[in-house]
Amino acid sequence: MSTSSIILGMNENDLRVQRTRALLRQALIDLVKSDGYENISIRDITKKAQVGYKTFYRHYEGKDDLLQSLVDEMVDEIKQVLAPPSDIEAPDKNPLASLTYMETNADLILTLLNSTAADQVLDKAVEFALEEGRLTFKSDFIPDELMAHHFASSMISLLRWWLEGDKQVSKLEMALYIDQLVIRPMKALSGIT
Amino acid sequence: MSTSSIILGMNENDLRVQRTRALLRQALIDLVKSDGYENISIRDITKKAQVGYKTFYRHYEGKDDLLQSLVDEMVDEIKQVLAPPSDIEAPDKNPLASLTYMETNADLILTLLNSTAADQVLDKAVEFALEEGRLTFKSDFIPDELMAHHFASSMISLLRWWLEGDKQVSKLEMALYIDQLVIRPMKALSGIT
DNA sequence: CACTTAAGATACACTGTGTGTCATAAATAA
DNA sequence: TTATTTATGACACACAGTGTATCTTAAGTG
Repeated sequence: MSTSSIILGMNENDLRVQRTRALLRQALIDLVKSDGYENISIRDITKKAQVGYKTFYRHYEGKDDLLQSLVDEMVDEIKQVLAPPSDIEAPDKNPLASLTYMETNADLILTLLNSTAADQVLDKAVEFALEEGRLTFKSDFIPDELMAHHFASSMISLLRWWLEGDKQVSKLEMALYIDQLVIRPMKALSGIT
Repeated sequence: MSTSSIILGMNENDLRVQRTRALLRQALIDLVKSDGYENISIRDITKKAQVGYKTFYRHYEGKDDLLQSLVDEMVDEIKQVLAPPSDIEAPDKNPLASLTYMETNADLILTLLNSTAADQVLDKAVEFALEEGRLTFKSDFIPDELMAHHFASSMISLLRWWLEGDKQVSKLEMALYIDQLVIRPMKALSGIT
């Protein structure tokens, strides 16, 4: 499921390996929050992580690769939130439940959505929505792919707007807006009453 | 209206200045199409433009600044297309007319929407939609700002999806999809029959 | 405890940025 | 046209960051 292109040939179970990677990821998160992804150098990351410069390249191909591994990790985590066993809390059925998670992780979510990996996040979201039976919305006139794309990109766009707006809008209001602008219209197109 | 931060103190009317800037902009466009914005160096640009390296910095602060000046130029041009005197061809009234323009300029539009300036394009689009009396959609429950944001981001997102999809979908179909996914729902929210 | 191997330290070549300086060519203004 | 202004080109330079190579050391593994 994870597509991080970590350099092969290392014992993933070695404590030193796990520690180094954990330190590098945490350093990236901290630095991205404080300085922004674009303004960070690999030397900054290794310095913050207290790790040798060369060591970085023993694990990742470059800055983008490290970010990618982080994104994969988060996407997997978010999937767990959006598709719980009960399925009652899925974002198209109950936006509020999802928003609670997003709000508590606002920093990291925005970091992710504002980074160069944003496109990949959208792609993964579309892919996720298209998974077998997951797509609630189906229209006779509009291709499934477009339905999924519009749903995912609208949700992400509204989420960014909300999280960047300094929380002027409450979680409850936002859920209502999402329902009116996205969910209901798409339900209507799907013939769901 | 234009916010390009061109370095001051130069005679804008001097033919040499105009020629240099035109060459640099065209070089950026060409290189972005062939190699992608991220992979271009300033040396590449000046080489392509047949302009001295140092000369670049006499006009722009850096790569982003040059892109910005290009974006400003394009946004102004697109505004003319989207808001003609007749106003009958506005995208919320007749998506088809706008799509014709977008299709013929697909390369450049995609370049722009995939560049680092994409966020600013969205901001400008929202700002444009919010201009006095321009916003057709108004809801009693949803803030104007959010209506404009959702409209703009949805249009841009659908546009990207369309232009990146190798034209599998005809202009006519796309106009229909836009109408069903965005225009009609927002009209309904506005109480427009 | 012996062995393996990841990590640290350091040096290096390379690419790209941004600035300084000066002679020259080209545009402007008279 | 001619004289003057000034944008440009051609270097040269300091600097920052990348990615690799090599050797030693320290830590984790079995």
